[in-house]
Amino acid sequence: MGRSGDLPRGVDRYLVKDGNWPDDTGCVVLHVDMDAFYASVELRDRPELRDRPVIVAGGNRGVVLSANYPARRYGVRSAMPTARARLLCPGGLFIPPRFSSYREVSQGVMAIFRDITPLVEPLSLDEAFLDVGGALRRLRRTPAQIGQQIREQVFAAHRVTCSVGVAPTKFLAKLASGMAKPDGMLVVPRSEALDFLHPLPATALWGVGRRTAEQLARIGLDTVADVAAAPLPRLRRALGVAVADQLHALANGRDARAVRPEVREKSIGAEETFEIDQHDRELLRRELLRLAERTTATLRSRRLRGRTVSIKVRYADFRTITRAHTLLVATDVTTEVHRVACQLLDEHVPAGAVRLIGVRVEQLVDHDDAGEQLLLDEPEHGWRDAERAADQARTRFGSAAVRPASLLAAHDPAARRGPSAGDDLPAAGGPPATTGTGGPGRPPGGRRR
DNA sequence: TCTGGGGTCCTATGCCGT
DNA sequence: TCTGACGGCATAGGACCC
Repeated sequence: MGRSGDLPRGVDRYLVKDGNWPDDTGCVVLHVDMDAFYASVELRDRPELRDRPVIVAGGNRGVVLSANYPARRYGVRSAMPTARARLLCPGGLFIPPRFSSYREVSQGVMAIFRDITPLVEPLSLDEAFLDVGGALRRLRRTPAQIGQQIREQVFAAHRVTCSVGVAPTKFLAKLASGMAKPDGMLVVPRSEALDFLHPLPATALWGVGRRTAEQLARIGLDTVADVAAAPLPRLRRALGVAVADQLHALANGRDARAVRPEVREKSIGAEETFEIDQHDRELLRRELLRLAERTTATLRSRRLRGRTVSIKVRYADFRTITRAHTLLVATDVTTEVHRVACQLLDEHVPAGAVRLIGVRVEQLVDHDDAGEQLLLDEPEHGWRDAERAADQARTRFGSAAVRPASLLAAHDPAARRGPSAGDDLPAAGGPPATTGTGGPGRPPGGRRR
């Protein structure tokens, strides 16, 4: 979203300036967004770099995760390929991400929010919605005053700035915080929601990316006002019912979504892009083990299990396929997830140069609700107990403390080595049958387009 | 320009049981 | 017994978000 430097016309009257702001009555939703978060955390620890362009980015084939404002002046943006950022800003300082630091700061910031209201819905490490409706009387403050208080407390405690949107709905609050950046606050009065919204480009609507914007432009809809005024049947024909209905509602200022403090994950996974495209199936299977290990460790730490195991393969030409298989019983066991992942790879993924591979577990259930179906689940117990012990060891001694044997000689994802006995492990501990709910005669991934 | 890694949601389609 | 309609589930892929 835009910054205060290039705000849409007329919007600056909603910005908080010199301690003044528009009427914030009923604007109980706050969206707090950290400014250039990863880069800000890096600069906090190295303040001498503050005026230099600083870019937090992944490896050679990665993208920009965060860029400070001096770097943005060169046209560097997040999600831009690192290679392009280097061309645009050859003098920039490129730093690999340190997620543990960002997570630590994030936890501190979220704790500040939760001191103000229990209704905090984190969206990612660097942003959250707050519903301050219940806190107004207790704190004897208006929503905008609470927003100011948050900005001051976050900076005092963590030396990073954030921007705040104050509005009657989530969507408006999120738009507002984006326009308040950097280090600002913007209030959208309840009575002026449509005045604020309608002049904006249609891409300001939540859910309108490049493709949808193209579709909208094709039927002559360029602004939020255009979408709001469009006949719903026409919109539905162009975009499908669900998307059309949502955009139409948002464009007309309707957004009934509440701030939900506890949103349960629907899937958990891990994926990795190789430095060099890989053909070697043995190596791919080993990588699947590493990813299955990461995925199930997360599942176990959150006391979840999942029934559907899916793998994702992206070829060198960026064509991406996914293949999935549903188990009879939900699992959080590495060897089981790895066995299914390998089966999917072997039986449903054509050979080729592979750029990225991933593992994901879906249809999650709580550990306690997973149903200990003794007969089917029994063979897993040995593995699960061993993996829990390994989780504990990793918690105490670090992630490298305990590794599957087949990964010991293969820390580098692009490393090559001969076949390993470790790759046969999964079959030993898996459940007796691998039939999905689709039935025996129905191979997973049977459907192709 | 050459595209990460973590996710969510929606749609189309095939299969199965009724 | 065969067949078609239909709903529900599983799967694959696309678009989107941060």
